[in-house]
Amino acid sequence: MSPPSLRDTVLRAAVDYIAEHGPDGLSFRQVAAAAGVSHQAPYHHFSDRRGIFQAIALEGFTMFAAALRTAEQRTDVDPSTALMQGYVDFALEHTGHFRVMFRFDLTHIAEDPTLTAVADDSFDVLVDHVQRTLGDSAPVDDIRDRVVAMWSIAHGMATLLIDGTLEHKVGPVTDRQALVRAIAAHSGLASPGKAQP
Amino acid sequence: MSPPSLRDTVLRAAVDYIAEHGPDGLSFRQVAAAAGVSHQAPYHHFSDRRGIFQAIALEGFTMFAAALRTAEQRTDVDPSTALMQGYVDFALEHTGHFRVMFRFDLTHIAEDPTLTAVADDSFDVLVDHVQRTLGDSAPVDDIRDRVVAMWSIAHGMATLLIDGTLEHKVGPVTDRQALVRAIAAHSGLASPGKAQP
DNA sequence: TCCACTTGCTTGACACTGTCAACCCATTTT
DNA sequence: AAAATGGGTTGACAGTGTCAAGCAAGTGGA
Repeated sequence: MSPPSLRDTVLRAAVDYIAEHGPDGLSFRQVAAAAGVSHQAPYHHFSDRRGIFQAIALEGFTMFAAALRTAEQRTDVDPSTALMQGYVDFALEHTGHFRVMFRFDLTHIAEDPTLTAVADDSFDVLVDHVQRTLGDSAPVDDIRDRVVAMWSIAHGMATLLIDGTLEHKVGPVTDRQALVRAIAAHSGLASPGKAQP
Repeated sequence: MSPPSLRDTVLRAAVDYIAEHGPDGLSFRQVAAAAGVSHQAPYHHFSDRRGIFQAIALEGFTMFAAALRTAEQRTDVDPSTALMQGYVDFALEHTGHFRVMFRFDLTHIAEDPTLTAVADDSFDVLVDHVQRTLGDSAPVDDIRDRVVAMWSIAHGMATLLIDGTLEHKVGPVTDRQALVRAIAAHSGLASPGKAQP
């Protein structure tokens, strides 16, 4: 079993740092020092400081798509709720990745087609789900609206929870799953025609 | 009429910069240079680099609360929709402020009670609205859920729109108002009992 | 009138950052 | 054996935030 490569060491350290302190204070030289290596060594594995974020986003979106697909398969809640729960859970469980994934100013996603591809893949999980939920005959506008609604609510909750804003305002959230379920039910976004327990 | 103070000059320049490039690249020294003043001059008006963000957030939340209250008064749509439209509109029209307001890592909001106060004030607009919508006898959990739902959806749409993420995925948004209205209607968050035109 | 004090700004220095450049040394390829 | 490559090194550079000291103009009180 080979020792972790410097690339991995740096990546893990960066993700951990970001989860705790956010991406902005992350210092190339600091992660190098933390890995016990010269300040230029990481340049052999990342083109840039941005290269680190790029790699984290790539890893993040890959896990994200998988997490969403898994969540959708659950049977204890309706699939739409499960999907939104999966979205929010991922954000809270992989905060280090999530914080980077949607910060396009950090990643310059436009210049990296493979990153665009995995990001699109995540998005497709949602679109496919809505298409299946509403049926093939549904007008495209309805599909778009439901996609945007589900996405906005999941993304909004995720960001508000990560920053602690939501808890600061409405008090501690003891049962995240239940909260998402309630919001989904309340906003009429739970999959129609499938009763909840 | 007195010439704009250095404080104002710096603040305007910073807001404009942030609206276009985001808060992270903002350089204390650069805004000083842009104002034609030495690199230390702004320190007389802001304690820190963070002090600039703090001031922007304060200004932002003040305008935000006012904008939300105004939006709620509109009569051409139901108040809940109007409120969410107001939220999203503010984010798009005052991007420079909005980008800072919810970046608590930039502002260290906890240490500034007046900032906390104006932020709370904005939030109260939403809570009061929901309380009025659901009536005094509504269970607190229902109120909380509706608040979180409306807030998440508005905040999610705002952030996704600002970053261009949403348009990148679902195509250009020609009529923002209509989109928000559709999402509100679709997610069952339009104020009950008030027909839309 | 003189003097202490504040306000708004300046210059100078410091440690730290990202990045360019050159070099070094194993290992692999030819 | 020679050349190329992968993974690391040290050194330098401009740009950053911030501390420290100083300087000029205006203010209030004696």
